[in-house]
Amino acid sequence: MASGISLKELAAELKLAPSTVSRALNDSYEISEQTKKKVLSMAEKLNYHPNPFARSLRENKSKAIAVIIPERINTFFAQVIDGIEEITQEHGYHLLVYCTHEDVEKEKKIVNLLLNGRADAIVMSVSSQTSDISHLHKLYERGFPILFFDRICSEIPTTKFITNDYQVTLEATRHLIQQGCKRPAFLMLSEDISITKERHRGFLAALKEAGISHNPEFSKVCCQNEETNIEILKNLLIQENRPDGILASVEKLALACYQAVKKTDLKIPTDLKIISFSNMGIAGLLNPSLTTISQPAFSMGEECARILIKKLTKTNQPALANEVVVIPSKITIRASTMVE
Amino acid sequence: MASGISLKELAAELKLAPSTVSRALNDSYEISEQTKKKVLSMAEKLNYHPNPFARSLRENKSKAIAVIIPERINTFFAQVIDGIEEITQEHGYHLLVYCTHEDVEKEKKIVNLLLNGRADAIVMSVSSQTSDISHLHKLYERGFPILFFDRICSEIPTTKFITNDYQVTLEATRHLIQQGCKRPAFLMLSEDISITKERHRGFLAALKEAGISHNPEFSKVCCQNEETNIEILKNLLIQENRPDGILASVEKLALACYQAVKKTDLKIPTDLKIISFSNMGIAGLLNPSLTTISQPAFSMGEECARILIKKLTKTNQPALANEVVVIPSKITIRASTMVE
DNA sequence: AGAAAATACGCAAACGTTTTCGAAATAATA
DNA sequence: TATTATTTCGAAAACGTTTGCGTATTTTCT
Repeated sequence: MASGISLKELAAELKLAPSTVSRALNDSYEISEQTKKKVLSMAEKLNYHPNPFARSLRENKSKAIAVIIPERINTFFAQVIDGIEEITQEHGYHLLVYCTHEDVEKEKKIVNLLLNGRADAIVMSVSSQTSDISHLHKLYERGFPILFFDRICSEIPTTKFITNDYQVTLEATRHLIQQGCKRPAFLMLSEDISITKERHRGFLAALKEAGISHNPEFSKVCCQNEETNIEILKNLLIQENRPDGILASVEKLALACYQAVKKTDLKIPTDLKIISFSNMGIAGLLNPSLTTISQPAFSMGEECARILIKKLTKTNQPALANEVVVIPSKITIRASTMVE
Repeated sequence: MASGISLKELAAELKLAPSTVSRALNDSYEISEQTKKKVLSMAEKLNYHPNPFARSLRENKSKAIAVIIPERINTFFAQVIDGIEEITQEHGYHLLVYCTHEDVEKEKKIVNLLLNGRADAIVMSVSSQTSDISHLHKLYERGFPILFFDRICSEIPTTKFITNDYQVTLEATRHLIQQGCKRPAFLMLSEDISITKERHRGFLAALKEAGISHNPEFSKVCCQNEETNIEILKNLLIQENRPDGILASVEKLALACYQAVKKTDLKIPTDLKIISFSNMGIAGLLNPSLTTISQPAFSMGEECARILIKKLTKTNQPALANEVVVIPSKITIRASTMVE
């Protein structure tokens, strides 16, 4: 219905064989310039558009890349996708975007759906619930190109993009300590995922370095529910020996923390300093403005896409290298960690 | 490579004809329960996944829906897509997501790419630059299902989802006036697009109602560049007879306004009250917290999807009705419009 | 028991491409 | 001029489904 004329009809109109027309449109050397021109102009005139599915069926390529993210309402992931699209679009690739909402079961369903070849590759950031990775292993075993970013899956030998999680968290925690924090806390969504581990490691290293003994209660695992998190954090903050600094390993938890603080008598940064991983453009407009660790999300997306495109377009390309590409984050100091 | 066994091979394994296997998998009445079970279990065992392109080619359906938005880093659009995905996923549809970055030329390219049938329908919000709508007309003429939301294109007779732009802006402006604003200003990205016109109309109506004569200079058209907008707004705010209230028709401009105010001696809300269309979850955390007009984005996406699914799955469905569905917005009053 | 109807399955075409192979027609070479 | 290359194109198969039609087998009815 929506699709117009077919190659055969175009060929009939030109009194040529479909094979000739196909070759002409694909600029084959076997076709004379003269007929190429004829074909091109007639194709233009009749508004011919090749059927992508016939082509996909024949070529066994979809010209589509699947992107799987844990949440859509998040500046970081949106920027990464913008970066991916920037590069892939130039090469005629389409983006299938899926959101897991941090749900492993949903992630599995999506991955299984993609097993049929609807996409040529997957770029993903795993859900915070993902500990069983059998679905990802299945992909890998079939030789399906996967590429991870941010929330990577270390067990799958492929290319991964992360930021310098350990190092930048170390520096961020040092900053907290430098600003006078004696009892910093670390907020995370899950203990299992890779970046959490690295960031936590950096956090603990800074404490050790400063000779601060860490209260395990201050390494807080939060959940998906905003309200619950606010409650958890409020309870954390109203206890006797409460934390005086917060390092949120994900943006969502820093915001929950702001909300929790509003329910107490505490003041940021006087009573509590906060620093968080976040790519929000408006961190500077928060009350008080939020000190952030921001990843170069857009270029991370671009880099992912470049590697993928190379793998997909060049022939006889080896499997994606088992390497971790580190792109450093940037700490932007704002009011939430100031000494008053 | 990635795709596994084919229907033919599965049939050979079962010593059945491909047609029988196909019918068994599609639960046809022509096949006995016994063989159906055999086929199902063998398909499971051999990990058979039907090739989506062969199916698409045969059925002339892609099982994909294209979503085109002007920007990804925007809570509203992200929520709408979440809503769309929620419904479409249940019905086995995939989402192709494209971002125009408010660029008409990009919008045209994307639309033209979709002319080949890669998607069964388009759900879109037009770019703020879109005044020439020939590319959209072409889609409509071919009978391609299009559905607009928020930034609709009135000239195309199809289903559109918007909020009560006129009414809610009228009320929002009344609120500004009630809070003491004598010289409110209206901020927009473009004069051409539908929602801007409606919102501006509501704004002007409220002024007229209150007997306030409007300075045309206070209906400010901004651009895409953040820095430029901040400059424009700063200049607007430092002049002698500056506005004392702002209604931003899009979130982006409210944020630019906050940035601009930081470069002046003005204080919100004392010297300047601000209300804005926005779906940011953290409007309450801004400094000061921002009074917002928020659209029910998620359910708007869901509604879009429901109508689309109905059109796509039921046979002999008429074209999408030429109607405008209005889903009311909600005003949440916060500190930025308070009287001190 | 014989005819009619219902059940269960196979054959082959079709969807719109690309590509292998082969075959004319023209050009170059001996 | 006869032979060989080169250029330019066509016929047909293939990708993996679905489906119209035909047919063999079984069931039902008179």
